[in-house]
Amino acid sequence: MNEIKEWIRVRFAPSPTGQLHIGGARTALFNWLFARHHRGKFILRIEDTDVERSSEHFVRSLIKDLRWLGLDWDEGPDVGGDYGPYFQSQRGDIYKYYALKLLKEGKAYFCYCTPEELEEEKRRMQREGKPPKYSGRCRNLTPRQRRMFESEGREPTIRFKVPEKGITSVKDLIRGEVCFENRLLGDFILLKSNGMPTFNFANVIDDSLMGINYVIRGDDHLSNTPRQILLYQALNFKVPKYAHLPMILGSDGTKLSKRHGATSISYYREKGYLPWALVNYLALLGWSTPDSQQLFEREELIQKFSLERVGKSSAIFDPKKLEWMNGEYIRRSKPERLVELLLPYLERAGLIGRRIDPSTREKITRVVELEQDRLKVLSEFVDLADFFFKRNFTYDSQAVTKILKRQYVPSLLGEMRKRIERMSSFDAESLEKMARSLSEELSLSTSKVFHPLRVALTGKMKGPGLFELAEVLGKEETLRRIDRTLKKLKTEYV
RNA sequence: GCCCUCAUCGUCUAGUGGCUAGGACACCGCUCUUUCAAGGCGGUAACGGGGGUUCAAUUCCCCCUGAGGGCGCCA
Repeated sequence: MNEIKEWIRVRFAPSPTGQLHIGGARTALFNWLFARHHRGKFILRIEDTDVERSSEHFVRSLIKDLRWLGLDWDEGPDVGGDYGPYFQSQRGDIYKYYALKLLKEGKAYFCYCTPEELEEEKRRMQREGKPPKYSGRCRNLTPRQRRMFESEGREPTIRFKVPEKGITSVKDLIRGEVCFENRLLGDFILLKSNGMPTFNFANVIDDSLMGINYVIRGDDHLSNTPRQILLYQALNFKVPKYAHLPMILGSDGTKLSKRHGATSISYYREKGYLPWALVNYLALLGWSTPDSQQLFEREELIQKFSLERVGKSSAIFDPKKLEWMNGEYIRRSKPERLVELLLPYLERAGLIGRRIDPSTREKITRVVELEQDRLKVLSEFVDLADFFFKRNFTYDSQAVTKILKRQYVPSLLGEMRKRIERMSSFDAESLEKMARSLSEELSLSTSKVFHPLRVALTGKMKGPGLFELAEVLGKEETLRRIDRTLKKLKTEYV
């Protein structure tokens, strides 16, 4: 009745040791969708406790990629919030406080083992066919032993005492109840010898203190979960609800990695994928609607998303389907919008200048209208449409041998040139009329007439509507290109 | 080695104790067309194996197999 509604708070907690990749983006997306669906809060937290590998550069790159995808957060490093700081590297005192607390309560202890000793111990256990977990030999050191180790200059870690008996069960929203035997877990480290917290510890402290009540993350964290639950219990914190998402795999069925080619989000941005196409595709990796709907508007996806409909089995990332979806969104885009997105590609290819005048913009828009159906990825536009912008485009060699080198072509192009010159209005319709009547007069099939003109104007055998593209080129340029082709035929291909 | 998870077309998936097992990508035809796309129409293609339970299992249970993940002073 008077139950206070608990607001849903979820987070995405990447470590800045690399670029945002497909898997991370999918995790971020599901958290974001869940938060937006329930009108809860989506929090970004940077887990930069690995001093060796973390870098500020990756923090910026992560933020940039998430923003680009349109996944906005309510609290985080750049936007602030009431539960900060949102960098783990700035929360050192908090972790120390709780580690000490556990120490005082006898739930944790100093461990003086060196990495080398631990490595050796692990190898031995594996040789003996035992589970490679920490033996717990520092669990019950006498004060004298402690002093001895310290006088040797050993920097201790703090380990958590895992109960030797009992079972810890994870009630997962996607997988149901999953049980783990505590005795197989082994005492794990809370604070490294350099004073930094480990993932399991910092994660639990921060999630608790930040009020995270749903933990949505990759399947690869499922086996960490019992350790974390044990920590929540030792600290008297409320255990959050868990949802472990199925993994995304590469085409060979192994964990998605660099080996599978492009995995970073920035790659897809640069290649010319639309952010929403990527989001829409990622949403379908592990989640579906009862009718297997494929395309979603933003609000529609938020409204329809639910954890109940997340599947259990891992999914293979299929670049082909992503490409199809991108083409789908490109076709649905307004040409004017596409022009904005395409300008940087044209500029980089040296096809247009840094600043363009209204008439150039108008021309580009018309070109986009003609090429839109063929575009799957923005970067392809350059190859598809460069001839519109290049006066001296090259002729496709196939096109030359198959089309241009035919006997009748020079006289045909000559005749066309004459007729085009005489035309009072130069538009697609009249051009087509002219070309069709010419084919009739000469008793040549339309393709025998159209193809040479296409190659003369574009250098290619395929492309958008011939007459439409000629109209965009304009009368003067069309004539010039015919002349250029004629000249080429005379000088080079005799 | 030990622990955990998963299993429907090539891929993403829907689905049910009885269905012609549905959709999407990819692929292959046909169609439209000057070409390439896009579009329209159609097609090939799946319940991993073995035991149960049941009148009936792709669906429920067990085993096997296969695949993935974890077993760090990485996250």
